[in-house]
Amino acid sequence: MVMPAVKSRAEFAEAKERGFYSIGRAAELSGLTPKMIRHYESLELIPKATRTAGDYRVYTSADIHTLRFIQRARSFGFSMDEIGTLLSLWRNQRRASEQVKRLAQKHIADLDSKIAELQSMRAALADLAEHCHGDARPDCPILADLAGLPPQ
Amino acid sequence: MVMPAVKSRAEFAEAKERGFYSIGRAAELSGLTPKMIRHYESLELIPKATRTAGDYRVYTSADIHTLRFIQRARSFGFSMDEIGTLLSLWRNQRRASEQVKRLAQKHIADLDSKIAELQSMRAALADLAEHCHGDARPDCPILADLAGLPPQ
DNA sequence: GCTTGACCTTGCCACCATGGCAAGGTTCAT
DNA sequence: ATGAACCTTGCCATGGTGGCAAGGTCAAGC
Repeated sequence: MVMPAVKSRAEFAEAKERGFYSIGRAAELSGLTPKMIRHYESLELIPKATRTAGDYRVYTSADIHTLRFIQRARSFGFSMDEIGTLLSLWRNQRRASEQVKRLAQKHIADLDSKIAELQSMRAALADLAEHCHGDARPDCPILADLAGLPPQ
Repeated sequence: MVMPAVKSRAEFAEAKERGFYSIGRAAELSGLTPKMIRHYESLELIPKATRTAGDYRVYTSADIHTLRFIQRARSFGFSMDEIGTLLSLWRNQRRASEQVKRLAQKHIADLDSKIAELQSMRAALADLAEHCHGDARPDCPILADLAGLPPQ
């Protein structure tokens, strides 16, 4: 859905009245930054924005909607790649919810393994820290462990 | 402790006998890769390695020990910066264990907030996925949520 | 002593998602 | 017409790692 290029000099004021937005405004409305929006465009996550005669990007409320979708997907920790897939599923009326669910479950599994990894680091370190005097003396089970000495 | 530069042609064989190691061997023994070891040297985490006449890096068993320390600290998720501090504490006989403990506890807190963040992503996504049919139909609460529609 | 293959050297680019800065152009209200 | 606020592109940086390329060195076998 390519917008007709806006040509008049008062294009932006006019555009605003009609519900068009600058990249800064689109950023505010979507919870992203202008930088991210340009980046997503370069990744072809979103179509190239229409431009004013002065080469400013122009966004519609439909675009804002897409940007919010991306912002929300990022907040779930999906990668750009996964978000690309999610966007195409979203746009595809004939998608099977199974595909979405599978992608989500794969991501949940990824999150789970990251969580488990961090938790095991946390547990091991907390265990060492618990036995550290934490005073003026130099002996420290944390350093001892890092140095490869047997515990105790 | 600068090693005298080894000059003879049979330097490496000789070095090996005396307990000196090439970067590849040091990598194997420490659980790192040659690339990482060079990187750590460039970060000044470890002192510049002695070189053979042919410019090969040479490591002693003390160096291997340090490299293992780094490898282990990485496995706890410490950043390079933090590892720099840990190394200097390790080397400092007059350190206070309090400093080590404080660093560890700060890192535990960092891990905790990352864990919490991932868990909240996980919980929200799992909640949506649970209500997704996951069949051939297109309706999907996951996409609906990303699209900003009210739940249900 | 020469060849060979394994290893080493440096240097650059890529990842991932983002931020920062610079130099310049546009918009729009005053 | 001026000026503030915004936009443009482009490059570099982050952090920690991997990959590749072009070249040099090592050690062993002949």
